[in-house]
Amino acid sequence: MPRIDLRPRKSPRQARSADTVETILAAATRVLERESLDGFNTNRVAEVAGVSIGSLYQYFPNKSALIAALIDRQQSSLAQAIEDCAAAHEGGSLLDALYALADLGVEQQYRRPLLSAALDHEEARLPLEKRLRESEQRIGAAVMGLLHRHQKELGTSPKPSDVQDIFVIAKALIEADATAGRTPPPDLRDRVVRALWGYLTAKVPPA
Amino acid sequence: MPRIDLRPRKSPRQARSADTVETILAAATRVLERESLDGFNTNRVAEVAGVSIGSLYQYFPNKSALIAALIDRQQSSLAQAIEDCAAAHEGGSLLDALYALADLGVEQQYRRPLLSAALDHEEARLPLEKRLRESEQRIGAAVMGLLHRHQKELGTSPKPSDVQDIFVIAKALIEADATAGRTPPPDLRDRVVRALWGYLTAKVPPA
DNA sequence: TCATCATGCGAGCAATTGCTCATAATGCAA
DNA sequence: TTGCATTATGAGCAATTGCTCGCATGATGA
Repeated sequence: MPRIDLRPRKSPRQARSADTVETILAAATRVLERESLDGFNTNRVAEVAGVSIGSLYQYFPNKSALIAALIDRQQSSLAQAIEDCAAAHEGGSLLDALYALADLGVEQQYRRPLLSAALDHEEARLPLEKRLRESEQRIGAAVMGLLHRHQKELGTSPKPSDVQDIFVIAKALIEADATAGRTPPPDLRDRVVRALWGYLTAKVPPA
Repeated sequence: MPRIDLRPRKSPRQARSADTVETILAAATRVLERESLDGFNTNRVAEVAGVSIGSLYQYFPNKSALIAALIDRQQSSLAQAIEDCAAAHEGGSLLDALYALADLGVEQQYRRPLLSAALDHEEARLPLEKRLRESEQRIGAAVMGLLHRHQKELGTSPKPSDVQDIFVIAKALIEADATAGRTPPPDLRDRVVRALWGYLTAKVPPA
């Protein structure tokens, strides 16, 4: 199994090359968003960016590295949004926070459905970097903090698997709808919260 | 957008050709299971099957049709299993049925994790056939019947979106673990049931 | 036995695509 | 201005891969 180097090939030293990198990433986003993973090839990205293929390979050692950079950006931005959201509901009720998180997820996935789906898929396939794990850590910590603050309400102290699970549940519910239609159904938000709240407060009868 | 014909090119008329088709499908399963969607190409499948590439294309008009056939099989078998499971718990408690369904899903996804993941991915991408929709119908009907029989226990009459949602939730939770490790964590089953039970019985406080 | 149809074969075409490298253009510092 | 480092270019190579087509082989029924 060949290890794939995902690190950037070189760092831009002049302003114009920083622009080039920016242009390439924007083009990559556009291509992935419109044509999904089929039709996403480095030649096409370079063409859409209005940049030569050689320039692309000056900053990204291979195709995977380009995708990894996109994932990195998306994950960081999501982590930031979740942290902000958790902070904004610092004193409020757990339910309000869950609604806010659900809205956030819906907005994120519906903005660019194909992009989200494609990045999810690649994320599972690529050898992840530290930085990505870092975003996951941040998200986990933020949600864990939220649950911890409402321990009494929930009856038990939150486990790491709880955080993982509600993340997976929310993502799956939203993605299932997002790949089906252009705009979110009006009840999606409620169904997501119902799933999360249900999972967190479930009292499964003992056998 | 080019329509892809997924119908089989011809039906086997002699026993030996039925064998060939069988061999090809088995090989396709093996390849998909071991190498995921990368490394899954028609030449490789033919090679593993010990059959010429020409023979493959006598029965499957294109690569997508081959994958569609695999999806068809998998879905039919899942539908059958779920129907059997629902029938077996005809008179029992809802909780028992949920546990059984969770076990079924865990077993299915852990048997061939890469295959499951790959087929899921392709299923979203391909223009689905009637027969596939039919399997989905069967699954939906079986679960709907189950929920309907426990209406009192649940308090409300089940909606189609309930069926859809618990299916999505279970699948996502199991898949998340299945792509991570070789054997299911001991608590996976309980977490799945907790999610399903929680969703079905959730009482979200009103604003 | 022979004619006909079904099945099996695999070399290789055409298209795609990740990526290199020799070269040119541009910015910067002295 | 000069010289060096940085950045940009794009023709094209090498590898992959979906798929065709002309032909060989096997079965079947008369």
